[in-house]
Amino acid sequence: MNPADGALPVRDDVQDDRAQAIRDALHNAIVERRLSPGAKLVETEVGELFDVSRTVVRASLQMLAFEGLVKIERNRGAFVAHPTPDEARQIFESRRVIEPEIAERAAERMTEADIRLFQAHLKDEERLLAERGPNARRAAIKASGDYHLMLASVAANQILERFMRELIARSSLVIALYGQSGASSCARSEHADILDALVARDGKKAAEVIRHHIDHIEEDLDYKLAGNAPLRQALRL
Amino acid sequence: MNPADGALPVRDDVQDDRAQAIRDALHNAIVERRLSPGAKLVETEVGELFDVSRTVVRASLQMLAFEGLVKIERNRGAFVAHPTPDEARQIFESRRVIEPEIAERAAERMTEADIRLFQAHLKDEERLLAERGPNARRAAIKASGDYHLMLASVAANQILERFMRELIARSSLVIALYGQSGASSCARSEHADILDALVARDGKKAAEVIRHHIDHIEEDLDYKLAGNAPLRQALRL
DNA sequence: AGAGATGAAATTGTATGCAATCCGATTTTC
DNA sequence: GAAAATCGGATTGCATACAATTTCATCTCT
Repeated sequence: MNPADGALPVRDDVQDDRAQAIRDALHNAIVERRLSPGAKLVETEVGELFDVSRTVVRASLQMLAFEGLVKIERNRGAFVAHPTPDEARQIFESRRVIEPEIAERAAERMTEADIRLFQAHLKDEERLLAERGPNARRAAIKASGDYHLMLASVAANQILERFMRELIARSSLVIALYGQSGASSCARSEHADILDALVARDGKKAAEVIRHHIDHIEEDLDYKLAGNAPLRQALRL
Repeated sequence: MNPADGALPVRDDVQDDRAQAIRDALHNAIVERRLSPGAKLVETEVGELFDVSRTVVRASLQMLAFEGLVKIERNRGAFVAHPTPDEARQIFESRRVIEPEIAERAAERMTEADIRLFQAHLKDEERLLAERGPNARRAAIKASGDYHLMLASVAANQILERFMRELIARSSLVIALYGQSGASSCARSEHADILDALVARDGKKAAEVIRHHIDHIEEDLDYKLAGNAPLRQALRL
């Protein structure tokens, strides 16, 4: 299993030590909303920050573009993705396809050790939600996503896990743009409900609960909020 | 919809004209089995072939690595992927998760025009299966995969469509490695059965048929065939 | 002869340079 | 005064140069 707190899980094997590291750092920054949708990522800036040449930065940005977290526009540069309402709908539709099945498989494979990890993680989530301040807020957002990734990791299918990693990260962007209540990612008790179903090894129930969970997250969105800044994007095209 | 025969569908938008082109060319070569699993892709060679510098080739190879069609080993280079039996199982499990749902959605959205495209495509598949010779064989393999991609394209979810594109391509690799009978990808009548269900707008049925179809494809595999060449790969590690 | 050491050729990883493109501000024109 | 044109700086796209690493063949020693 994937440590509940740790850095972003590595892709397949170690490939580009440094590019991977930068990718992970940017990935985290985006998921934790320290980088807002639409923000420009200048190659030289990132390069200086990590002390590597543009070549390496470029590789990282391309990776992020593949995950849909960054949009690269030719001759214009890389920007943190700014999902449209339509993309957002597709993201949640995809999650509704994949996550319930992941939950079913997780229910079959859940070990005692996994259960303890999930319980510990739930405690963390609770604690972070109780705290105040932007840092706790960020940590809570990340923890909420990580919960879903833990699920994927128990299901023991690395491909689906990677798909989920992409979908969760992009969901975070969508919520940042279109979430209304602060409570977006935080239907906390539902995470507990999911765990209950898993512990009971009731795959169908787990799938059902997760479907509702996804519904609830999406219900809290308002796609009419044009996202606080399609800025130049909107005016350009 | 995606033309039945055409080049690989573009990713999101036009990004790296040239890198994209090379990616597509290699992708097709792999899917059509003109490049075998394990084959090494030397950057300068590919570069000379397409008349671009290694920089561009590198970008293409990274894209392919993301799709799982190519494996990049640090300081050793890029190789056409050589899926293990375990990866193969994960690929088909993922397809069983995603494709039935895609079929259901496709059943809802299928237009008259789509139906005609599918019928035309089926005719093509039939014709190619009747022909002899390695080129017809290759075309048949590609056409079989394209059928599934057409389905994904009707379902109108670009994310799932991309996931499917990856899974189909990797399936082709798996079949090349572990397929026994030549008939692997060719349970032709099943493609027709799927279309029947779609035309009848019976989503559940379509999902069911496709599940069986995937089962049949996987049943024709023998993971004990260690794949005709883990070559250096096997001896190295 | 076979196991290991040695070195040259091939290949990849990364930095850098240059041309092309884009962006913003100022200037020009009506 | 507003629209258009112009220009300089900034930034990206791509090729290339160089260092690090691997690969493969030859040589050495037992």
